[in-house]
Amino acid sequence: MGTITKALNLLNFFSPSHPEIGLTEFRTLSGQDKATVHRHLIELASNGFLEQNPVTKGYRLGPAILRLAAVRERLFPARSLVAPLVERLATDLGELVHVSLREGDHLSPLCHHDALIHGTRVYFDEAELLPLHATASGLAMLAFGPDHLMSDLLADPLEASTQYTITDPDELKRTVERVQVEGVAFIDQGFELHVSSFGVPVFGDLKEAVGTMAVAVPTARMTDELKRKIPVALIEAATEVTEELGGTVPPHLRRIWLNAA
Amino acid sequence: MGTITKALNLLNFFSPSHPEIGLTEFRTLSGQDKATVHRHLIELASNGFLEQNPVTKGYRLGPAILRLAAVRERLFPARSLVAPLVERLATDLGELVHVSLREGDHLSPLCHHDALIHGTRVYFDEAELLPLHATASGLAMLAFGPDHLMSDLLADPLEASTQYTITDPDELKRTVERVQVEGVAFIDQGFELHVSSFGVPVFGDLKEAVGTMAVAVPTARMTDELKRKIPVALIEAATEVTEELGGTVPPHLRRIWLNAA
DNA sequence: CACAAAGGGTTCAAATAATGAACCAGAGGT
DNA sequence: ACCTCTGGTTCATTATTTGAACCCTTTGTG
Repeated sequence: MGTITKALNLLNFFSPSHPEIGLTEFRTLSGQDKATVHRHLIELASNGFLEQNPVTKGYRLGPAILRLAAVRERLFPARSLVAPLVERLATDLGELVHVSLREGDHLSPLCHHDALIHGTRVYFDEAELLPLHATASGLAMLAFGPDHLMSDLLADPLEASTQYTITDPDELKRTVERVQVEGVAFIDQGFELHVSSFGVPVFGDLKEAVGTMAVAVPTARMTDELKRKIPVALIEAATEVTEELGGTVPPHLRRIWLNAA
Repeated sequence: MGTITKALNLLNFFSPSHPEIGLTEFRTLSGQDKATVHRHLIELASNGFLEQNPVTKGYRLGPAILRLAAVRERLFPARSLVAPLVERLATDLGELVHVSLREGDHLSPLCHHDALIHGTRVYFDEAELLPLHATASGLAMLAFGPDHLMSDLLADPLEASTQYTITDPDELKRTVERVQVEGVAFIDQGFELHVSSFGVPVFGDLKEAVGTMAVAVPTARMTDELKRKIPVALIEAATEVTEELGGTVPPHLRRIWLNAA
């Protein structure tokens, strides 16, 4: 692992529930030497990717990230285009909807919305990267994203997030093949206990899926009616998202989706 | 300069007018060896900070930046809080207003708004870092930000953006001292020709200024009336911005501002 | 009040990882 | 068929990163 990766990984430890991190905590989180972490933090901070709270000495994400995000949004305004569609679908279904983009061999949440009309709801952390083999989004990406994802993923043993996570390579392959045929992925409690979800791919200017759209529902609330409604609604919404991103749904998937609707 | 800084600097070459950059172009922009640049690009991409267009082979900013920006906004929602205030002031004055945050020894635009009611207008690039000695924002930051900024800045010769840029250290010191007394910075064509601007500091949870708010006006349109109106309006708006950021204006500056209004 | 504990930060020899000149490969262009 | 411009790779050399040990300050405690 190169120096750059080590440093950038430090940024991944931040999350809404973990906004400020101190040197010692970084050391335990990253497992690297204190001096190493410190120099990385200093360098990230001097580039504006972090800033230090002079009172607590803790580090938090810096303004450079906002600046770059503004540039990225300007030339590829995914978030602002997609957010309204996510919100509408979440309101229609009354459940949590999220769109994520592929980031290497994970999925990175782009935006999400929860209707908040129920007492129980799915917790969704926008800072957390989603694994490909444990989430419905991930299966959709494996099924319709770049081919190398599956082989890269199987290079290491599959990590179990819950007791229901698919960890057998052959089972994963079979599941992904079924997703390719059905056009929609479904996973029951593969990533979080008591959460079931549907996922479909969304496409950018390439042939392969660039991201996914998914609905996550507390398993207790997943009725047969929802199981019928969600895939149909997802397919429709994902088609719109794909259009907003300036992409096209591949013809063979479009046929599958038409039959499903 | 460490490896991390070299890699992160590559990200700074992106701008709305320059959304995708190839290997060779990166080489000339950064002045580093092709192999070095390439390895850095690969590593940035594998962390999601860049993504490669498989058709053109060019690189563009990646989804990781959006994810981190979402986290940062969640716990320090500067942009979403400040944007409405910027928009209101821009509409009131009919001129371009921007808020920037300090990023090392530069200012990083956070958000801006232009009333767009005039034929001529100031061009403002959100991707461009603002120098401290050439902009009104920068003077405000030098005057009310951390003390070390001035000495760090004077370590190297001052670069001239235009023929009017202050490049003499003593003149800069005198100018900044005047800003500290008056509470508002003014610069005439110091950064861009035919653009004059006023700047004031905004404060976060620290004693020192964390950013600035500024109004930029085409010099030809800078009437005496505007020169009276802008500082008063800026002071009022910057006070609000400071409150939104959870900060407080230092007492001595508050007194100066009260007299000015 | 002394003292321990814990967090942030620094040092410098040792070792690892970054570097860059040279090289390869493919896509246009002439 | 040849040139050239692009992206990408190799490997010995070199310089940068590394980490155990150390220092400083704050905080809590007998």
